Amino acid sequence: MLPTLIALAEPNRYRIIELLSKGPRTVGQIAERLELRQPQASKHLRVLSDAGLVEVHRLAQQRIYRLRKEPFQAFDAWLESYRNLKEESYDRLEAYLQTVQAKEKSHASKK
Amino acid sequence: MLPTLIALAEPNRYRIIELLSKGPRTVGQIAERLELRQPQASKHLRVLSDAGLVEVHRLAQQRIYRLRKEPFQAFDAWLESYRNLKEESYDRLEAYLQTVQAKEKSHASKK
DNA sequence: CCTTTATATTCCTTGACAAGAATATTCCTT
DNA sequence: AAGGAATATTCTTGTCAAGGAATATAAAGG
Repeated sequence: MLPTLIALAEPNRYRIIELLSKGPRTVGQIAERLELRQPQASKHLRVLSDAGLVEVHRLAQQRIYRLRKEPFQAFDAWLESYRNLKEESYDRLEAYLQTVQAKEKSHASKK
Repeated sequence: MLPTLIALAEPNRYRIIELLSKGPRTVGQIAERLELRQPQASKHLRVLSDAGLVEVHRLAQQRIYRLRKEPFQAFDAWLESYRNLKEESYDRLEAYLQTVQAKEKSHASKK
């Protein structure tokens, strides 16, 4: 998940992903639409590709980029852990925190 | 969405979020569990707080941090745009790309 | 082949930001 | 009030990555 997040957490790459969500595009189209210089577009696309967020297809001299589904599915799965965040009131937390503390101690793993 | 991504896209902050998904923790607990120095823990927590990912509650000298739900709900909503990625076969893309190209031209906005 | 079109890569510079160390702040206890 | 515990802030330094400019590679057409 982290690698995906890191790849996404850059304004221009984020914009590229948004654009590609509307459908595949060539490098030239991406650069033009987002007003990026071609080399920067290519470089960002490489990062996205390395992170597995997009895939390429060659068509003559053009390279068609499009989103891959898997990373977004993984994202969705990752969100599961955050869908049931409890909103316990804070006055009960003191005791809870002590419990946590105790567990940590007993686990007492690393140095 | 970008600010959230940026806040998350750092290894230690990501770990903090994972830890907090199990329940609220004090700064000390977080630092100990993740083997971070206290100041770095505080600094990361500030970034997460500024991004709206966590909220704080004071209990004596302690600060209890916990996840906020909203950012994750927003995340979920954002994913909607990526849940129905079409897997059109590439041989039909050429024509499609030209269509896109044409639209861009007609929109012909900036400079 | 040579030229043009489309894209990728390399090198360089600069800015942002994370860690470390030291210090400040806050609040409890006695 | 003083000391100690928990957390926050400041300052400095080193690293990394994004952008710019130039160049390289790939493919098509004449």
